[in-house]
Amino acid sequence: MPELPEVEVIRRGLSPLVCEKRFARPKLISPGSVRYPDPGQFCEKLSGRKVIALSRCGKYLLIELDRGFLVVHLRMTGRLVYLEQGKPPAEHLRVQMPYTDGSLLYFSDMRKFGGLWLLDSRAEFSRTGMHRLGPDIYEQVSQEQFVALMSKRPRARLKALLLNQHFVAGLGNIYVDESLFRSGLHPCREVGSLSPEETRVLFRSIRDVLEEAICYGGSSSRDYRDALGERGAFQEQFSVYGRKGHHCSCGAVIERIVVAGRGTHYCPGCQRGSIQDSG
DNA sequence: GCTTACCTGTCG
DNA sequence: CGACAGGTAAGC
Repeated sequence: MPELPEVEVIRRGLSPLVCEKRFARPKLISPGSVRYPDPGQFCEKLSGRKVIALSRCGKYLLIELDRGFLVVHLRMTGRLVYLEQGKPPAEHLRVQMPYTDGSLLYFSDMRKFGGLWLLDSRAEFSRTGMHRLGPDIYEQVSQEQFVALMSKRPRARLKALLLNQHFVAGLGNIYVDESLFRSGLHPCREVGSLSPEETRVLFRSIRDVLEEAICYGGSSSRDYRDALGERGAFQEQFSVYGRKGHHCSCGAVIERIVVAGRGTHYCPGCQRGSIQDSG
């Protein structure tokens, strides 16, 4: 589910609600959702820790504690929800993390792909795979750096490379499709076939799409909810994602193909230039 | 590269 | 019933 904008919206919403609070003893409803350390140590170590700050790296949310970090990845259907009082919905509830003041942070996840890690230090990020993450596309890459990074991977296909979190971190299926539409680039283009100007336009499109999506509170085409359980609204702004068979403003009909193993939506009128198109 | 696997649900 | 779903690692 969540890509960079959704995690950022959760971070911004949650930050003022939980900073300075202290965790009480958590309750693991599905112990498998805790990836590290083992369930006993997780509960023991999180108990009594105070929240210092929330940050984000790509699609990871980092909750900095007075000792260590609680790291969250929502994968497809994970949710991190804050409740001032009351009980969380029972369905798909995986981990309850109460604060000492009676409020509650909980992790729910229908498909159980998401997870939590409790790390002693930044040096432990190898536990999450985060140490191999590329730079955050929203915070850590300039236009010129992006052009330089792209020039090193001329043989890659555009969509596959942008989805690769080791290349740049934060983009997922929705925002890659929307960014490629805005830049007029076919998802199957070889990176090396882009002019420097096309690459700069792509970078601008990615930044604009992410910025707008954050302003709209993220995309809730299906499961996504923010930390207060609210839906985002950016799905109403989609140009191509999930719009197979609809007409683009250019008059052409949006197509769905499979690229890099993912459903890929594009406008054959606006997005030209792939090898496949040239015939 | 591509496919499979991890899970559970929705939609046609 | 099969296809598909916002992600990612692992195995040819």
